[in-house]
Amino acid sequence: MTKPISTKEKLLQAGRELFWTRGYSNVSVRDITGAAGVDAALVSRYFGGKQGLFEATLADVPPWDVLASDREDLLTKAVESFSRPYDPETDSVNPFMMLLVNVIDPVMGDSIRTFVQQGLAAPLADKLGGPQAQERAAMLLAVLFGIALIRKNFQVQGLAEKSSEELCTQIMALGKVALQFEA
Amino acid sequence: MTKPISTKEKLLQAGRELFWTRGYSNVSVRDITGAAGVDAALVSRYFGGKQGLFEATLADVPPWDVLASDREDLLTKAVESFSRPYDPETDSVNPFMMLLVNVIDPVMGDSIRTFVQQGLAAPLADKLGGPQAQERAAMLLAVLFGIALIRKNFQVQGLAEKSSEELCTQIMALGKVALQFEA
DNA sequence: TAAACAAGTCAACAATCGTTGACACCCACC
DNA sequence: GGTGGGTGTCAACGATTGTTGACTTGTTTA
Repeated sequence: MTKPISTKEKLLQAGRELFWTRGYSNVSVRDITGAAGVDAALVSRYFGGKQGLFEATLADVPPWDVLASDREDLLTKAVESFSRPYDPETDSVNPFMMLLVNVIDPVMGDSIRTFVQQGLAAPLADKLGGPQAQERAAMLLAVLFGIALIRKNFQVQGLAEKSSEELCTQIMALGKVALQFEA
Repeated sequence: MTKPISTKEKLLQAGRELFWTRGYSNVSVRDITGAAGVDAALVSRYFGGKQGLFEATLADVPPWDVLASDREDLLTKAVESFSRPYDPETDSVNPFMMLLVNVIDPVMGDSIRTFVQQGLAAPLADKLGGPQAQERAAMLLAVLFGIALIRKNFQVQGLAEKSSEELCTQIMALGKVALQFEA
């Protein structure tokens, strides 16, 4: 019943899984082709190289659904989106985690930075509107990324072991303050 | 007048500078010895290898001074400490940035995690005391690390171009909420 | 049937990585 | 004078990296 997966798609899936969790420079082409069960030369054939495969995994990330939601429940949805994939159908890894992991990378860091600036911060500021929209948007992202960092990367007790539902109200309180920027 | 710097100290300085800003796996031994102006073999001689040099840069980080301050101005000092080195005399790079950059690393990530858990989160929770000290400590760290991440790594407009003084009151407001965790 | 084309396999490449051992140098100490 | 330990230099090692080109295979097209 399940239709056969093309080699190109296999590489994309394995690339997402590994690049997004370990970081671009910490994953070799042979790691990916090994996981996908195909030959190492096919990355260069289909994507022009390792870099091309990574950019392909970046390109098919759907836009942040929070940017299309109502202004009222924006905060609720923003908080929730940081604990689940963009698109639960295709993304096995939360794309925000991918941004956290790859922003350090010496090769791909710049791409990640512009992705966050132009794909998250700027449109979020547009949607917020009002005075100091940029600052408030950045503050909200700081809270959301910070909590994700402490939970998933640093694995600090007190947050790491708690479910997203348990933390929701507390994160919402922080988010509200973040959106009340005053110069 | 300035007394000569030993080769071991040269390596430590170059190691701090490069490891702490680019990340352990993104820096080669030859990068460091090139910056220090010494031979590449001396890293293995003096520190037993690349890993030993990194751990040496970790070992001489002085304890977080916030943990020794009064409870009243704890928040003020915590906020300030994230925008300056631990020890301005010796640390050219902010050690919190070092933690952000290296927690991703496949080799050194575990060391960084335990450093944060046992060297920052746990003693901070002890100092805070009271109900849910762990949760409140973790939340405060999340706010501080999140803002540092948005400013320095993602370089999001709205926060990145602002000075620490401009942001102090806003970060303090977030910190206060973070310390008021309610289950 | 023959030609054309896509798909996949395999070996090998140049470059870079961390590390090692042999060697030379110098200064203190018996 | 000789001797040993600390210090630095150099070449080379095996491993891993991303990438390439030649080759075989299988299907489609003229």
